Amino acid sequence: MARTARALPRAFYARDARELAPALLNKVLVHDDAVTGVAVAARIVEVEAYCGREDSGSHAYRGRTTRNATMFGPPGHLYVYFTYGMHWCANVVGHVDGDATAVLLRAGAPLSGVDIIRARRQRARRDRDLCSGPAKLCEALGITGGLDGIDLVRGAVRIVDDGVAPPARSGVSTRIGLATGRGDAHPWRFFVPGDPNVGPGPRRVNG
DNA sequence: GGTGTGATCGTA
DNA sequence: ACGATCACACCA
Repeated sequence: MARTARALPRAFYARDARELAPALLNKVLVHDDAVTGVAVAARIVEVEAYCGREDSGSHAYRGRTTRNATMFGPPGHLYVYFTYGMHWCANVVGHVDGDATAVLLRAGAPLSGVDIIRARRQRARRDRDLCSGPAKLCEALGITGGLDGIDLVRGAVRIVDDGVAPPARSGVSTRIGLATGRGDAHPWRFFVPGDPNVGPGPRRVNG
């Protein structure tokens, strides 16, 4: 990774999730793995905004629970949850303490520690599927529930800016995997247009 | 490219 | 009962 890479400051996260989400595109998610001692990293290429109590698609819609407590905390921390009985997914907590807005990290482009990523994602037949979904990204980077609540500004999992700007024009679509009427109509999915690591769903701005 | 289905279990 | 999912089978 470039020597100029620096962790995003707390203030970066303290804004509306619909603004934070596209700003996270092309930033780098890093996990300093304690076991291997290797920094495993992926460039963020697909995200979704979840808007707290106003958003029927959000885990925070019905208020604070044991599972979603991290979302109700301060910005710049990682909300990790377990779903479908087998998968972990990770979100960046945004806006101010208590608003419970968050950005789901949906896909990434493998950047470093790729040999470790391949070992963890042996079911991926093509490289473009190593991190092309929220649970795949977590599996690739070794992110599990033990990391729920970790501080992204200075923790073992962090998000850094290595100088690559977000796309001048982000791809936008409705969010993936929501039941009809559960916030599925909101255009709050953002992606790097044309990137092969973007998961199922629109990958280009024009069809 | 697309659709359909089983896996597997914590949460509400 | 239902998921902010994945991988595989199958069809096109």
